[in-house]
Amino acid sequence: MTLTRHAASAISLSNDSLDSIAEESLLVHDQCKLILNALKRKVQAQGTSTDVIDGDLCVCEKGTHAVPDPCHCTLYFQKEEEEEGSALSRFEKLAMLKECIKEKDHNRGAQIHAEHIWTELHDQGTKDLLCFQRMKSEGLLPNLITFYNILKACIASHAIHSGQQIHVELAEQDFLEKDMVICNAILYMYTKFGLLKEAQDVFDKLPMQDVVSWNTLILGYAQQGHVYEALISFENMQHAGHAPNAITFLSILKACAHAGNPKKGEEIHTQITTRGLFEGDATIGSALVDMYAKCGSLVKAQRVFDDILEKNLISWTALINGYVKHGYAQEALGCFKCMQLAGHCPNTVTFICLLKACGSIKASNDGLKLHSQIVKQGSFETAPSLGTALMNMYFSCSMLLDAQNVFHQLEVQDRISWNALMHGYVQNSLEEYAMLCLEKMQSNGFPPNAVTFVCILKASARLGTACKGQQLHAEIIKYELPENPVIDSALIDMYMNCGMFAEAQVVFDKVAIHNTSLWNVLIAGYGQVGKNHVVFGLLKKLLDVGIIPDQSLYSILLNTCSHTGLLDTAQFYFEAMSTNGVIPTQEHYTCMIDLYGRAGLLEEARLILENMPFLANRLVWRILLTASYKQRSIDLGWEAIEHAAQLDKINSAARVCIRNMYAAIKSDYILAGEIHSLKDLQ
DNA sequence: CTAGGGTTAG
Repeated sequence: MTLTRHAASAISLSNDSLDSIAEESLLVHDQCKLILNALKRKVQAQGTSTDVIDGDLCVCEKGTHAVPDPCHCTLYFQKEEEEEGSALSRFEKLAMLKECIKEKDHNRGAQIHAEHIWTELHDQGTKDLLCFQRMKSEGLLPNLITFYNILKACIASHAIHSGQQIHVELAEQDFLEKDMVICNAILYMYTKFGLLKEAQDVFDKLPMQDVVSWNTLILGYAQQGHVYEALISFENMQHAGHAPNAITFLSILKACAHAGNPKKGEEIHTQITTRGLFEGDATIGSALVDMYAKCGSLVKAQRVFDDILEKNLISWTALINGYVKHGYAQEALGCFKCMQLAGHCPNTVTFICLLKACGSIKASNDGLKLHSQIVKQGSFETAPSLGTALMNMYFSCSMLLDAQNVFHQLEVQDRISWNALMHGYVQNSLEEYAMLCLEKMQSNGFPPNAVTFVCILKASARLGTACKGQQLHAEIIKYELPENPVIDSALIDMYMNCGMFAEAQVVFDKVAIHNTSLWNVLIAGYGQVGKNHVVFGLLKKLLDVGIIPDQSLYSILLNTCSHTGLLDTAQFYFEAMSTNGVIPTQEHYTCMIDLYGRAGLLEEARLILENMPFLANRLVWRILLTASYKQRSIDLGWEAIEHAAQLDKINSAARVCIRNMYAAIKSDYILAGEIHSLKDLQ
């Protein structure tokens, strides 16, 4: 808004006054600067033209993601000299944009904008697009090839409206009856726009379906994560008498990867092998690696990977990503070393996966090395997402200054990078910084989105400032974001943390469909403050509506029991878990050990520890140590100390804690008249 | 004509 005020006055101003506007306004951010510079060029070139400047200002003012990004307004100016031969002039486009703004037609506005950007990127295609319009205006009939090229242009520029118009034209002229290629191109276009309902409709109405049509449809479903539809279409394809080919399998593997369950994927793998479609091929092989990796079957992923005859960068990245996603960061980094030895150079995607690995295990040295490699390779400029990945890595390693530096050096600070900055602050318990960040982001012209709100609500929940939280709630309503269970659960969490149970309940009640995590966050809130009767009441309701408790609900229940020492109840739920096929995690076991320990049942606690399928970590031994100390159980205490000390070669803070414990126990030893050698632990 | 790996949230 500030920009509009300043720039509005720029209409009749000269070059010098534009300079002074820029200097005068502290709030002129980078994008505004770009526009002011563009205005300056305009002034230099041909004096002021209110028409053009006015048009661009409208664009700036509405600079949300739906309507053209102000940053790109400059393109209109830059393109001016080069664009003489075009059918649609810059002025016409601006007039169209103005029209869109007046009509509040965001879609059309975005489309014109997209087409314009696409013009920048796909020169040949642009000429097609413009030729097409000129041809029509001159009464020439476009042929199939023209239509095909124009559809490609629409896809590249995400021009949904134009694409639909072409579809109508093609149908009217009976082209769809004549040519499968154009039919499949239309189908492909709808899947690329994410309009799967329309795609299915087009598919159903095709005069006939060939293998390409089926593949296109299946891929469309697979890419958007509609696993069920993809699998059904795969079945139907075969019922219709079409043999799946390699491309079909690539698509269906993608769907299986989305499903997260390797069972179906294994079946597909068998089919691929039977048909002789793999045999060391890198493309199918990489898709198989990706599927197994995403489903958590890392051993199988590695096995398929080993069978690929000529591994390429994509095969390596798929494997690395699998390790990273399932918490094997060290393996991922090892894999990267092998990849480089094999002579492959990482690209943006590989870097993003690796940075995530470094962040997850706080491997700051590896992270720094990657950063310099990125700079050396010059990959930074070509991919803004690398900047976000770097920020995340630094924030995860608590290297705030480095993270901030990356942010400030970004060429384009978009909403994603602002969100990443905010998330980093929340991650590092700098809630106030996150709040400031929100203000700055907004004053820089980026309205918050769902991710922003989830993040900032978390900060607000931690601060426990009810007033701020309610203000945020009002703002969320104001922005009319689409319904989002993640926001709802963040809101409930925030209200619960502020002790505003009624407000939390109101949010909960307003949601039409309650998913498991919404129930969980509500129940967890009551559990935290020890309102056990509410917790178990809600649990009953949840079971009544047919929700099946998941791992996190069980840990909420066990924690609730743990807070209030309800050992029997906890025991009941702990056993219920396995009966209901929910696998206990380390957290569940830890909770049980804590409960037994605090009840003074050291033998039972120890039994759980010995039988759990994990190696006991520091936390568990420390819990046991505390319990042993309280019970004055010297033998178990010793065992706990020794184990804890062994595990504590890295963290000095924990070591101090253990020493204190040891000192406490030691006095008991002396009292008991026992003398032990404690040298190892000193 | 359809093709393999990825950026911000619970």
